[in-house]
Amino acid sequence: MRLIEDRDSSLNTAEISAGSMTSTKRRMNTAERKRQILDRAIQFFAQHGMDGQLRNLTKELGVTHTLLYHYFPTKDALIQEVYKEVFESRWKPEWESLLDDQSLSPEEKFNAFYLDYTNTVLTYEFVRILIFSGLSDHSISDRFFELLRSRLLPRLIRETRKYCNRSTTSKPTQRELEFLMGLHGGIFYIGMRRWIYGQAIYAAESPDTEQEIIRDRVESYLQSAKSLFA
Amino acid sequence: MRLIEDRDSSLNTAEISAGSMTSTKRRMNTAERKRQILDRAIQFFAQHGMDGQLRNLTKELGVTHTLLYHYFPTKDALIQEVYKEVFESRWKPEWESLLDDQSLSPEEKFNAFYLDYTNTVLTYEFVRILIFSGLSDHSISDRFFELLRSRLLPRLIRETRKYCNRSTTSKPTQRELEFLMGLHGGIFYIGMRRWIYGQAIYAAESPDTEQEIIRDRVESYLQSAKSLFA
DNA sequence: ACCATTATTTAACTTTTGGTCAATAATTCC
DNA sequence: GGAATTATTGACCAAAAGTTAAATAATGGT
Repeated sequence: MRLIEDRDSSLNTAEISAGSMTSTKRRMNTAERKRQILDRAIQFFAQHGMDGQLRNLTKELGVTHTLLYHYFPTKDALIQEVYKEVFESRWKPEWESLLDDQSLSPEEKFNAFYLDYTNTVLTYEFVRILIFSGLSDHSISDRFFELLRSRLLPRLIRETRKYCNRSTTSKPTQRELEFLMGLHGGIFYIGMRRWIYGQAIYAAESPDTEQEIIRDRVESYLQSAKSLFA
Repeated sequence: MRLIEDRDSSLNTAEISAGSMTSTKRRMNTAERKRQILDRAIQFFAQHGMDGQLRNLTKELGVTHTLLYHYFPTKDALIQEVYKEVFESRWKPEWESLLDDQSLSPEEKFNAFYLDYTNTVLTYEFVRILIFSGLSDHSISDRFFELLRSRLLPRLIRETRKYCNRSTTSKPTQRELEFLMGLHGGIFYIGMRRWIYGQAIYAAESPDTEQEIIRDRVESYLQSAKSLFA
């Protein structure tokens, strides 16, 4: 009953494109195929978790699962590359320069940063894979938080202090950091609701609803920082 | 090599209590054992996810994995009971009466509510199982959010408006709700950091650090609501 | 003390799943 | 056009993991 592997979807993506595309090639070159597998793996593992079965992953690609072993020595090796791809390739160094930009006000920086952060980090793949990895092994999600902790939080605290006309020399206090984490966590929670709990927050609405929401929260954060840390 | 199931831990918990306790019973009555299994299952699945193996779960109990089938028809049935136990039995109706209490100010209510909410909901088992279930199947976590949405959010919005001296008759706007979700998500994020990412936020510190953090955020939320929705 | 009950184990079955390896077929090079 | 290369597959393995059924042994009632 299961002796023969079903490979029904062998001619799904290609075949149709009669003349224009690269088309109908049954055999891809190494780099191209590896890229294709990795991309699909990110999507696949984000959906099913790292316990997802290789046979199901390759079925989506129209190949047998054994082909994976031609490109990755083991399932875990593939997963490690997925982690690397998702966590490291999405970090934008521009965030740091944005927050260091002398020509912008703290408020402008916060808004610009969190708007972009939301769009690049709070994606389906990122949020879910971050959480999947956190649930099973801190060591992976730690790498991301380390970036956050060392590159972003100090700058955000500094801008907060500038907004409050306070000295930016001393080390951030725990209370300041926790107050900032309130803002940060509240924004991350948007991604949680959307990609973990499947809630359709302001989906069909105007696209700048999100911008309004973030503006509200940023303004609230900065305004309150002023009175809390006076 | 693995033909014989290792049952080394057969005499771990009992045996020592020589005379005083119920002690050394190898055979438990149905209700007691079922309760014991369920409790352990909650802890176990919270740690390993619903993919955790029954053989490992029962090993912790010092029984063979087949004993489970004497109490639960299938693994999924056990998991369903775990869900029910965690999500439904932890909901406190007192929250609603607290928020309806006429003798408390909005600020007092917010603080009291979120402090208690944090302690009862933001536990290891709850946070992880909620997220495990959300990652695999929305229908389960939906049940919890439905409680939140219908029982708590309207009351919290009402108290927010009272704090701002606004009319509490009209339906909450999306903007109001989203601003509240900023506070709520920021607080839930405390549990995320602690139980998903394994961060030791103010662990060894004074126990009222958490209280201070929540107070800061609640005050910030209410204060800002005043100026945002004026 | 004996019998009926039932909690618990033993052994076995089945499906799932990561992984191996030799065979096949498409591509490239000369 | 043929040989060498290599992308891809098919058959298979072994261990993991849910499930079942019969055997065993502790318990409770009379």
